[in-house]
Amino acid sequence: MIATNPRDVRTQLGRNLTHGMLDALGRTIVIGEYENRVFPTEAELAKQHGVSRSVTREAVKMLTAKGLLSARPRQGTIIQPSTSWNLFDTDVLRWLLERKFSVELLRHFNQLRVAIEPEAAALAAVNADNAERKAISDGLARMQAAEEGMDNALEADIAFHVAILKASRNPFYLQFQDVVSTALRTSILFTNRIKGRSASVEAHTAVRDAIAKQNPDRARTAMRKIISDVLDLMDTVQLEKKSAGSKKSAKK
Amino acid sequence: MIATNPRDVRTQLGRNLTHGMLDALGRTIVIGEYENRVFPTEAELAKQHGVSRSVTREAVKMLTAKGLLSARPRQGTIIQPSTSWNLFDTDVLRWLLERKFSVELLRHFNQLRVAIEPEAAALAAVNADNAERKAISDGLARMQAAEEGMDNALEADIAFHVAILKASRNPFYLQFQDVVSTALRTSILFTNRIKGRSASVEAHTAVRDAIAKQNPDRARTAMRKIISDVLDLMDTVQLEKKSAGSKKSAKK
DNA sequence: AATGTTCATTTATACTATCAATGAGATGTC
DNA sequence: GACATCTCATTGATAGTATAAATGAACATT
Repeated sequence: MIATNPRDVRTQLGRNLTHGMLDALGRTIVIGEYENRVFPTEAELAKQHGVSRSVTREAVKMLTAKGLLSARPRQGTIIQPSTSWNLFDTDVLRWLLERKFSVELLRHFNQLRVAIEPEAAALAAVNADNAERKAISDGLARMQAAEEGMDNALEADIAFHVAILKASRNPFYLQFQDVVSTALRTSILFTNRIKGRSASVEAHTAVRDAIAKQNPDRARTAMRKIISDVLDLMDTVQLEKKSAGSKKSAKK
Repeated sequence: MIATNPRDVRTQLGRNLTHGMLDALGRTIVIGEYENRVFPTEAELAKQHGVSRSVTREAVKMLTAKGLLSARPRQGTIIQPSTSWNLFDTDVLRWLLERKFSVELLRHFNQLRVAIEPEAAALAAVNADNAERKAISDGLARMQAAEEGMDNALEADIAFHVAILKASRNPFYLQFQDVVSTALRTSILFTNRIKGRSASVEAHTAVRDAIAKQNPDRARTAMRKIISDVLDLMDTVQLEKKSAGSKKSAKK
């Protein structure tokens, strides 16, 4: 069924067979391809993908490292419940998005952002040095330039938010760069169609200014506003869909 | 120097040689053992640990999956900058804590908690079902029991906070169970020595009640208070240490 | 009947030997 | 000195074989 030959695996994604197989397997697992089917044994996997068992073993080991699989003699290799997947792993995140687009997932993304980024902004207000403040201002400048078509709005937005994460000077916050980037990239598929121009340059300016003035509380609330607006927008759209155009959804 | 024989690796940690080596290597990398030394080649690693090259390769692949290593032909295996380590990986987290105890790390932990947990509480207030609310209440009850020596205060505390993460019904928040647990376990080494009894059962009760009444805003602020109190405590202690007992540190 | 015990079987685990591909650095050539 | 070429250490990949661990069934024991 899923028969693949080595050349496919090689070209698909990855500098070598193992990475190619990692990607292929990871994707099919996350998609749920094996949901009601037993996961193959090492030997079968190797045969299916046309690679040696060592390559297979290494790919499987990488997937267990990311929490997707576990292997035990006699029992075979089995898929772990999705609760034990490491969702902050770049690969897992990518696979998650490659399956059908899900508003639910996007909402979860933003529910996370609304926790992380306001606090990151507050930390940045306290901890940022001049270079980091400049990086934030540069991001903002790019957003303004994008308003007049001089720059890419999405990339500018990402640059701004990532700069703040970096300025927080907390290694854990740095880890969210991927999540935030992908969340923004995905949001645009959904958000901009509705709101025409995401804009909200003023809101971003408020964050920058608060950080410049080293005011953590103002930075936090300003950032919170940006993201909770997105969340509210998602909720209203969701409601509209539910009431199927018959009744107007109340609540602003 | 680091010469190990297979039997050590086996017994150290892990159901098999690969996992044993994963743990041994991971630990030494995170400790910084190779900071100013070139990382050995596959062949050398295998010889040093007294295992075959395949085992070594699998361990290395797992470490690359966690972001600690990268390997390229001719160049060899090299340690990635710590910024690309996956800090939310259980193993990485454990290795991080096994090296010398660091107040800095503990502060970073709690700076993360102060972002996550209040928002998790708010989500729980909206999303929790009866079973989840009961789990939260049970955690609180255990904390009260612990007050009178009828239960383990630390485990009760962890149960309470984890129950809230679960009740948030957001898969990303679930991922923080490990972080929160280890943060609490580590905190106690530092916090309880100072404050006698951590207690603050009332503060936890406030969170529980807000969630029971499905009031997200109150839940958020109540939870925020719990954690920011810990952070404040850490800051004052830090200040006291700096002023070396000469001047009293002001500020409550 | 309930409870250990042995044993066969399946599957991951581990080792060895061997060859291919790669690419950084040394070497040579113009 | 710039550019091509060679070298070879190192990862990448395969094949074959042997071992160890987990499971369940058959069997023996109480």
